[in-house]
Amino acid sequence: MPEARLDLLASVLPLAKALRRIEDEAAAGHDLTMWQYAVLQVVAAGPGRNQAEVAARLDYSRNRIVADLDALEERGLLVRRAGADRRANELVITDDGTATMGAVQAAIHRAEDALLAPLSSQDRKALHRLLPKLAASARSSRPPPKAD
Amino acid sequence: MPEARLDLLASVLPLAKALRRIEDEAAAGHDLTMWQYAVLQVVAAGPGRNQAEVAARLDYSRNRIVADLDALEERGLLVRRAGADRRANELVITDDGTATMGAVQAAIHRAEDALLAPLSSQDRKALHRLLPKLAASARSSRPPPKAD
DNA sequence: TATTGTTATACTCTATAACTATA
DNA sequence: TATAGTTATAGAGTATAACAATA
Repeated sequence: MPEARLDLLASVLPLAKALRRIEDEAAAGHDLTMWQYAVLQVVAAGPGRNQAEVAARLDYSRNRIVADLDALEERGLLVRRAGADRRANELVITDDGTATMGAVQAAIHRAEDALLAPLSSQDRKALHRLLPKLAASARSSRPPPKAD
Repeated sequence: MPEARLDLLASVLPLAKALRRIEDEAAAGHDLTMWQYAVLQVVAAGPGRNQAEVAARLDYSRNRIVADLDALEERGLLVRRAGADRRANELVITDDGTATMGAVQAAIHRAEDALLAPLSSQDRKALHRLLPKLAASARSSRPPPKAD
């Protein structure tokens, strides 16, 4: 008989938990939460986006991002800039923010490398190629976001 | 310069969410929660285990499993059997439980196949081989479980 | 009328503690 | 003294609703 097939979630959930812990600890090392670090990343990659856009890119909520932005702005890691549309805030990362974000990311990548250490170099390359592909498929299967 | 390296969580989190939704919906189709289905799976794979052992295998909690077992037992999908150690309950799945579990699992595998459809057959095989490996590494990096 | 940012509220999930009965 | 099961409580995380300002 065929070998029992494992639900993918049985593998992906422990993996997601481990990666979540890696990001939590790396961010906490710089007095950030995982979400605050994620916001810094998105703003660094595309300066000038407004709060709703950043939240949407993270599959986060435009409500909860407010407090995170308050904290980041107070620490001088990014700024809310007034733009043409005076309802929206253009988000821009500061030099301090870029430096902090880079330090957290470096710590994350080191921990990820340790997690992938048991795999062969080929397998690691395959994962770094396949996971983003799968994520794209997962995102396209996502239900339409609700009102908020 | 080297291509920007994506945090693994940026790929794994959307994937985990999609898989979680797949399991939630498949289980709900048989009036189960995802955790109730997971419990059925573990009990089916190893009959006679007690509640704490099953919870530990799922990285679940021995507290929350109680209500799930109440529901499963009331529906006749498994039974709590008395064993030698009269503190512990030996868990055994029933025929009905096996059938229900199999139906949910079949639905999950169909939905997983749809999610993996954009990938080549080779890539799919690579994933089914690599993800369990990675999960093992993730589990071994897990912090020691606390009191409860 | 719709959208952005914001705040407040409610709900779900999870973590922690404590009790009992057995060992 | 420690463990299995159970229950109750508190907390974190998330979802939903409503509002003012602007388009």
